[in-house]
Amino acid sequence: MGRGKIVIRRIDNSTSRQVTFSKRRNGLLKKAKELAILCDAEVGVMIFSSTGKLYDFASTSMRSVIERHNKAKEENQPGNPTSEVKFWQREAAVLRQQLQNLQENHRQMMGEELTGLTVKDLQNLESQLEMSLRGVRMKKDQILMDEIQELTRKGNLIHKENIELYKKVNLIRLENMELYKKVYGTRDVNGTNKELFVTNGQSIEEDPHVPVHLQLSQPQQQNYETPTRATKLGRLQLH
Amino acid sequence: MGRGKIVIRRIDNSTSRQVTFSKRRNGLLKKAKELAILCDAEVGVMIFSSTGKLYDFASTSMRSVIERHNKAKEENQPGNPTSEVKFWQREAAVLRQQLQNLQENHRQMMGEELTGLTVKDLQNLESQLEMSLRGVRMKKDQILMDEIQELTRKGNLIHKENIELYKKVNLIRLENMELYKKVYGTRDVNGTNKELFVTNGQSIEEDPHVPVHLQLSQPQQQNYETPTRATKLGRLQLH
DNA sequence: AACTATTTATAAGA
DNA sequence: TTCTTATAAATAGTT
Repeated sequence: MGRGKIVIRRIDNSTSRQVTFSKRRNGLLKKAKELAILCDAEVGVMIFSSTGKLYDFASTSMRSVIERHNKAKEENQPGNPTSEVKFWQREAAVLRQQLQNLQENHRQMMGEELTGLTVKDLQNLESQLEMSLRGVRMKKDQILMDEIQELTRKGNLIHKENIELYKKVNLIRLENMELYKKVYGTRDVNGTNKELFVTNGQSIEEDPHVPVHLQLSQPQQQNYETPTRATKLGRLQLH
Repeated sequence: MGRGKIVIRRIDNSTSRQVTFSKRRNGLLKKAKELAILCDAEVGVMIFSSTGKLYDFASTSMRSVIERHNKAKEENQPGNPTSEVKFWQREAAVLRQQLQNLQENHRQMMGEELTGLTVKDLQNLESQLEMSLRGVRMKKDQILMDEIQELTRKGNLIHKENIELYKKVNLIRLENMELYKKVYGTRDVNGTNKELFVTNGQSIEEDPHVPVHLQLSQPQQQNYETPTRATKLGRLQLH
C-alpha cells in the first residue's frame, strides 16, 4: 500500500527503516485499538524498536493481558499456585461473569442486542421498560409537583408580604401627606413626591394589587429564584 | 477500508462482530509480523476474543517480550507471589466497582432507586427508556409480522392444495358414480357410499368450499402446525 | 512532516 | 467459513 510494492524483508536503509517503523508502529497500535473496541476483545501489543525503545498498547491493562495470557498458556510460574492467588483468581472470574451477565442484560434494556430473543422475551422486556418508564415519569412528576407546590407556597408568602408592605406604604403615605400639608399648606397635594415611595427604582404605586406572578422554573434550572418582580419585592427588607 | 465507512464502536450484531474479529485479528497479526521483519523490531501481540479464546504472535518469544516489557516498565515480574496476589486483589476491586456502577445504573433503568436523581437525570433516563422501548417494540413487531407472513404463505399453500384435492375428490366421485351405475343400474345413485370419500374419519362432502382458517400461533408456541381441519387436509397424501 | 499514487485491508453481500 | 468486490485506509516513495 504505497507508491510501490515491497517485499517483507528487513529494510536495509536505516533512515527509511526508522521512518517505516514509525508509520507502521502507529498503524499497528491504531488497529489494535480498533479491534479491541469493534470486537469487544482484550488486546495487548508490545513493540520494541531496534534501538530498544518500548511502545505498547493494552485495551485493559498490560498486566491483565499478560496474566490472562499466562493462564491461557497454562504457563503458570511453576511453583506458586498459592491458594491465595487461586482464591483471588476465582473471585475475579466470578465477578467477571456477573459483570458480563449484567452487561448483556443492560444492553438489552438499552434496546441493543435484541437478536436471539423470543417474542415472549421481548414482551417481558417491553413490560419491564414500560414499568420503569412509568416509575421514572412518576418520580419526575413528583419532583415537579413538589417544586410547583413549593413555588406556590413561596408565592403566597410573598403575596402576603406584599399586602403588608402595601398597608405600610399607604400608612407612611398618609403620614407623609399630613406632613406635606403642614409644611406647604394644601396646594399640589396629588401627583408629587412619588420618589418617596419608590423601591428598587420601581414604583409600587402604579400597581396597587401586585399580583402573585411567579415564573415556574424550567426543569433544567436549579435556580428557583428567577428575578421576577415578585421575588424582587420578596427580597425587600422591611423593618 | 471496505464497502462502507464504519465508526469505531462495539459492533452490536454478534455474527458480524465475530466475522470482523476474525478478519481484523488476522490483519493485526500479519501487520505485527511485517513490522517485526521490516523494521527489525521485537513485537508481541496478544488477543483475547470476547469468548475468551487466545490468539497471539511474538517475533521472538512471548516470554522474552514480556520479560523485556517488565524490565522496561521496571515492574516486578508477574511471577512474584506477593505482587500476583496484589494484582488479583486489585483486579477484583476494579471488577467489583464496575459491577456496582452497572448495578446502580441497571436499577435506575428498572425504575428503582430513583431518589437523588435530578429532573434532568430523570428526563435523560426517560428518553433512554423510550428509545429502548421503541427498539424492543420494533423488534417484536418485526418477529410477529414475519410470523404472520409465514402463516399466510402456508395458509395460501394449503388452500391451493385443498382446491386441488377437491377437484380430485369430485373426479373420483364421478368415476365412482359411473362405476356404481354399471354395477347396480341406476337406482339409489345418491346418498350412498359416502364412506368412499371420507378422509381421516371426516367427510369432506359436507363442506364443499373448505375455508382456509388458520389459527395464529401464540408467541410462546413454536409449533405452527395446529391441528385444524385445514392442516389435516393438507397432510393428505395424493398420488 | 506533507503529499499522493498505489497497494492493502476489509465491509458488505453471497 | 470462505469468496468476491467495491471502497476505505494504510503507506512507499517523493518533495
